[in-house]
Amino acid sequence: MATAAPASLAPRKRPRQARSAATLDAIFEATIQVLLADGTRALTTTRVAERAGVSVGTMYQYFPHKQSLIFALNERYLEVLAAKVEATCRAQIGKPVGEMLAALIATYWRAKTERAEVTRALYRSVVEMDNEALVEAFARRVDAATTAMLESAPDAAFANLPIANLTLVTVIFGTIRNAFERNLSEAAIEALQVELLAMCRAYVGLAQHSAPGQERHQCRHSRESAG
Amino acid sequence: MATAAPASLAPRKRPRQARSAATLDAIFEATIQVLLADGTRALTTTRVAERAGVSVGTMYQYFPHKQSLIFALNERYLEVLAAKVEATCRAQIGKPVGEMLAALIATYWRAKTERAEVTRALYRSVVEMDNEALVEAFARRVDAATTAMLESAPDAAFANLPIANLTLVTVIFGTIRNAFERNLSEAAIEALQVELLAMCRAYVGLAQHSAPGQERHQCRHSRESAG
DNA sequence: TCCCAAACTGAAGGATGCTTCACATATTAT
DNA sequence: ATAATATGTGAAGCATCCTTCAGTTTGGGA
Repeated sequence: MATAAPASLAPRKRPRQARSAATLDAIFEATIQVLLADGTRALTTTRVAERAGVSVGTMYQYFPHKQSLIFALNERYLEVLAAKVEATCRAQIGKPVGEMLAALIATYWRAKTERAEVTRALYRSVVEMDNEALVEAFARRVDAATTAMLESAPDAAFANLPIANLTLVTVIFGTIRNAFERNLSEAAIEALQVELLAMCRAYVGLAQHSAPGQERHQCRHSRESAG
Repeated sequence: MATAAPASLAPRKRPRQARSAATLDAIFEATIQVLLADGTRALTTTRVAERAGVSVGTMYQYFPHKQSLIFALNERYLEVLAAKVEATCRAQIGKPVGEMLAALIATYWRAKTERAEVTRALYRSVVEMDNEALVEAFARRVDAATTAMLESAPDAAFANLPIANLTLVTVIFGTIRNAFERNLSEAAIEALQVELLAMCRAYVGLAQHSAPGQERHQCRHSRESAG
């Protein structure tokens, strides 16, 4: 992400040899592992270092303190996520609005599903630092991308694009997050994804194929978007 | 909440004199205050006790450990929230589905707004313990209440009520949570609430008054629900 | 009034965690 | 081969924090 981290949170140095790049990856991965296995409370520098197979001192060569590590981890994750959303939106420019919505939902949903545990781990890690700026930057990127996409739709009339955009983004992201924080069955998750799309379609004025909760056909476009 | 806390998290004793009841309240309030003012990392037993005007020892007469305190706090909050949702649902039995949705959204939104800082504080506190069981119990209560409400609607045909219900609850709660975690302007929040209702209405097959993002009239029912 | 139980106190014990730094090892360039 | 730089080590210092408990104060019934 272009977001320069505030000085206090910035990493200490970047790897110059292949060796240290691997170390850094190991540290990030270990952080996620510890978070997953033992939760936030057990996320100690010692444990992370141990799991990464390095000494604590090594960690402190890259990060001035624990918060900095967590910050970098979240930054990394949001960067990837934002890039995915942007790619999807770019690919959907000029398409019918129904396809746009299907693609956006599919992309975000898949990103959360691919490594659902990682997503949860990161949500938990957030408490260890002030991520407001990070989230804000992410939101702005997504906002710009979806706005550009939606306003290119040939078949939709948005009386107030900024509001409609804010609504769609908030609903889609909020719903998906909520879905993953509850322990829903695979079937429920699947159904929810379909229904969410139906809801968004109805919102932008596309007629529904059937009554709410009805069996629906998975839109073929929903697998098209970029990864 | 009827949810008996697991033995390890249960409080140590209940107050018998008026004095100790006041102390307990002070402890809860102080916990929220500290959470708000200094964040999760500063939530120490010493600080809470200090803010509550009692000694640490007093806290430990009521709670076997810190987690137990946080647990009780969340339990309290979710109990109130669940009760509000249940009251609203009960009051809407037999009403048109559009009114139901408006009332549900209004109730939940207001509950989050009333003491928005408290809501945020509690979201942050969650990391300190395993709240899965608590959230699960809350979800089940809400689920039962909304299901009963929706199936009594005279003007809606739900092909699959459980799915439609899950969708509506997940979307509404997820959206509201998401809206409050971002720093949105007062105006944006207001607009979002209106749009969310429009979206839910569209989902259940009610025609929209206008195009997405259009200026809408606040439904008069949205202020009716129980508190 | 007297007494017992409830409520409260807060210094101290014990544990854990973050971070540093003097030193060791590995890699690259000359 | 040697110097210079990059990378890695881990015991120890320092700071907190959680929790206990022996003793004090308060409230209410007999």
